[in-house]
Amino acid sequence: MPELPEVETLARELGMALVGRSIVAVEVCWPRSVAAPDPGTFVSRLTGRGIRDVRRRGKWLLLGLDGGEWLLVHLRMSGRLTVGRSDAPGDPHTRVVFYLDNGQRLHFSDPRKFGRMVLTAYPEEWLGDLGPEPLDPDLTPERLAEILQGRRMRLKPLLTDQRVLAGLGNIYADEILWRAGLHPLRRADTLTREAVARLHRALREVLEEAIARRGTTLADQRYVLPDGRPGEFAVSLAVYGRAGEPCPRCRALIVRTRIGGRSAHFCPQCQRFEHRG
DNA sequence: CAACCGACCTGTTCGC
DNA sequence: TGCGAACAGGTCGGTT
Repeated sequence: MPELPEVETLARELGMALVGRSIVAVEVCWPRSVAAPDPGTFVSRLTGRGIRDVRRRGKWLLLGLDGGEWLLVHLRMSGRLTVGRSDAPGDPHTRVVFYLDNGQRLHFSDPRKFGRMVLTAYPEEWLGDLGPEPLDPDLTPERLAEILQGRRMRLKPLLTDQRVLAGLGNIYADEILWRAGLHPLRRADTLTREAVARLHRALREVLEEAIARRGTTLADQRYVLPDGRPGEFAVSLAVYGRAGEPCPRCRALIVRTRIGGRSAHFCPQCQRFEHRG
C-alpha cells in the first residue's frame, strides 16, 4: 500500500516522535514479521537502544540506532506504524510493539502479514538493488533518458520496477503516466526527448504534491499517519480507482485494464498508444 | 531481457 | 440475505 510519498511522510512524522527516544522493550507477536536476525536476537539487540535518525529509501523506512545498526521496515501491502500511549486500544493485527522510554509505544500492525523488519549493520545488503530516488536532483531528464534507453519494457511495469526507480507503486505510476500523457503500454525505448522531459516533470510534480498532502489514504483507511490521521492526496487522484469517471483534463471516461497482473488506469484520450510524442 | 504466474496472507467487495 | 469468487497499495522466485 504505501509508496514513496506515504513512506516519506512516515519518515518525517515518525522522526519527530522517535528521534532522541530509546527503546526499553520489544514484543514480537508474529515472528515472521522479523526477517532478520532471528526474533530473539532482534529483541535483545534492540532493547535499550536509542533512536538517532529516521529516513526513507524507496519504500523502506530506516531507523538509525545508537551503535550504528539500522532497523529497516517495509510495510508491503497492509503494514501500518503508529505511535501512541501505553493504554492504546488493542489491535488484533499488531505484529511488533516497541516500548519507548517516554511511555509511548511504536505499533507495527499488518493484517496481511507481508510486511518485514530487518535489524542490520549493513543496510546496503538489503537496499542494494534499488534504483535511483525519483526526487534526487541528480536524476535529471538526461539521466532519466539514459535509464530508459534500450529498455523494451512497457512503461507501467518499468516504473514500478524498484531496480529502475525506487519508490513508485501502482497508484503513483498510473498518476504519473496520466500527468505525462503517456500510455502505460508504451515501450520505454520509444519515447522522444520531449516525452522523457514530460515524464521527468510528471514524476516530480506528482510525488511532490502527494508528499505535500501527506500521501494517499484510500477508502479502507489502511495507510494513516503515526497519529492515526489520514493523508489527503486521495482527492487529487486523476485516474487511480476512477474507472468510468471523466478525465479531469479532457472529460473522456477513464479506463481500467490489467497489465502484468496488476490494475492499470488511464485516459484513452490523453494517453494514446499511437502518439509518438 | 521481458512477460507471466503462483506464493505469501487476510479482509473487503462484488456478483449471482 | 448468503456465499463463494475476485480483488487489494508489494515483492520474490521460477518458468516460458
